[in-house]
Amino acid sequence: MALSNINVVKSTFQVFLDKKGYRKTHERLTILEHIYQRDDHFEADELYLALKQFNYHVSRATVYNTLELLVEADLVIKHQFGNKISSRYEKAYGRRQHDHLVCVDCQKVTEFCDPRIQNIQNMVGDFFDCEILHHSLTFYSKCKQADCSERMKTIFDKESTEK
Amino acid sequence: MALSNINVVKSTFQVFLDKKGYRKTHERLTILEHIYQRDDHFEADELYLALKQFNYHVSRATVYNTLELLVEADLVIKHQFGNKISSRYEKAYGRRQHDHLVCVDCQKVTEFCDPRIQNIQNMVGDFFDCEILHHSLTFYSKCKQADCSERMKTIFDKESTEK
DNA sequence: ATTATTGCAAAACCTTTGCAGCCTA
DNA sequence: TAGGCTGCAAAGGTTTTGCAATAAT
Repeated sequence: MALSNINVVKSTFQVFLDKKGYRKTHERLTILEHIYQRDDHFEADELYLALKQFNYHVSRATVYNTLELLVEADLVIKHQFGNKISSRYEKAYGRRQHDHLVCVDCQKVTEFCDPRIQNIQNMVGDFFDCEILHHSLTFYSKCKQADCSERMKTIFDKESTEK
Repeated sequence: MALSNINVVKSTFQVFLDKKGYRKTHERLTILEHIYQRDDHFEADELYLALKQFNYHVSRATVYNTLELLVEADLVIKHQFGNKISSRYEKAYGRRQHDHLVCVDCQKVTEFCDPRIQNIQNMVGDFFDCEILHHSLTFYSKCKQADCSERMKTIFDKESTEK
């Protein structure tokens, strides 16, 4: 992501905070900056730990609070990819609409685009006479990576019980 | 649902249990019967409480365990409709493929069918050279019902703070 | 100076697990 | 009779909340 984008995003967030009467704290801006440096679909706790590794300590409460604000500001998208997978987040600004393919074993997330989903969304909204705010489309498959972690884990489990 | 369907479903489950070497307990069969008498998208705890109302006491552990078995047997589908909504379940046998429209306020679930989703699924599977096992498509909207519970709640909250 | 925000830990929430006793096979 | 299954309660993981201290306005 270009540096200029980070600045646009930061000022967007500041304007949002102003408009809502929320305060511009270091924690909030730093968390936003960090999120826009990553390119994955991360969990709240992963973000908390990553910040700690950068020697920037914030509490979990602040991480969760800030993520909620960023979702409200449309700068971050929150996903629920499955029953046993905790919530995932990704940056939203400057990214085109896309959906996700998730491996049921290792939970690897792949993005794809298909404009037909928008058509379906419009038709369903018309049919039920309601305005659809957003959608969630996820395909679940077994991924073919050699290092699919669940496959590794299965092998490991077998070995460890073969004592 | 026709009575004959219930019998088909019960024997399907029994065959499944046999094949897996699991036991046919009263609890499991009774839970299955109850699920096929409902037509909604229910939570595990709602099921637990409904059974209690019918004077059939089972523990939550058994409810969760049985739901998992029924999902494994393809007799029940498990959904995760949003971050703050706990898992929902619905019967699967004898039902055509469909997806869901969920109200972001009252969480009312409406079903819809669109064959184009299957086309998208096939194309994405081909593109990434993987077999897609299943999908989840959910549209989120504000429902227009007069009794949308969240709308009621908002009104109530206003009243209760206007003391 | 005010009061929103933070950090911490405790609580809440849904779901899973451990174990003694029960019931299916 | 053997051991899978149940009920109960306790533990688990993720997210939220209460409160005193801190910092933004």
